[in-house]
Amino acid sequence: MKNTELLLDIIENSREHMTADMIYMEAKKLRPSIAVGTVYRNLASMVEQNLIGIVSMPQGPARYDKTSVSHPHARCTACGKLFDFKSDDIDRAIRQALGTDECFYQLTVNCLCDECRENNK
Amino acid sequence: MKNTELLLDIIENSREHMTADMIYMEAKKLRPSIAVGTVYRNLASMVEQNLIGIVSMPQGPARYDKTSVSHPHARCTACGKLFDFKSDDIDRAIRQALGTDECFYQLTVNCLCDECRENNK
DNA sequence: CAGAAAGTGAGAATGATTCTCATTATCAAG
DNA sequence: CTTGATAATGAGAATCATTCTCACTTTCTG
Repeated sequence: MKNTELLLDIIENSREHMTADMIYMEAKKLRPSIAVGTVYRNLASMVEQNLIGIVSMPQGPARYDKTSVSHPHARCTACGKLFDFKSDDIDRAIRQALGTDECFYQLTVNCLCDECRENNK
Repeated sequence: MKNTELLLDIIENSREHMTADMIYMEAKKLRPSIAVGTVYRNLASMVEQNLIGIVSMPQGPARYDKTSVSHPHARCTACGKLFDFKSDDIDRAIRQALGTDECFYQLTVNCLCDECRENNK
């Protein structure tokens, strides 16, 4: 199994939006000799090929997404976790405003997640 | 004039979306003794106070925006420049999806800017 | 003025990511 | 199966943006 496949597998089978480092740690379990550089190199090329997506944020490292298809994310301002966020209205509005499907977008909404809202009370 | 005011002035009078470093360079012209740390410290607190906005992207440093009001940006995939991008439809869709104005969002659409599209032909 | 509190400059430290390069794996042709 | 060409890798150094530390200065408060 190639490194690319290994990494793709890890990303596709993950529940959360992993950072490069999390992916590296996971990969290391299965292939102890793998290097960080290799992870970044492969991730970058996979993003390039639209096999996966990348989401960057103000503080903290980038997160990798199992799909390269643009869709909104919600980021909890308290715990920093990233969630998928579905809205046909937003999708439609963006696609319409762009007039083309050739562009891709990154939308991150900052809110409190349910769990943190609960703890905040 | 305080440093905060100086920096705010630079940002408000700039045409483009400046990086911290660009702001620092500009500030240094007017106040040669100013340090990078001071620029970052003040920028961070201004963002905190919603005096300015910050836009982060995959490659490259964050950009600072003269308004803290959430609005879409378009980023040229060729030259990397950031442009304001107005769309009431998108604004409405996002605000509706959120159901509240308490959240803020960051939307960056990746496309070719007019100039680069021209050069690309 | 005195003492407390806040802000600053200089540069070290950190974190994320990219780069370099010698080594290793992969592949195609003889 | 060699051989040479090409691509991918591991290790770690290098880079870039940002944050932190801390001694020192400025500003505020009484």
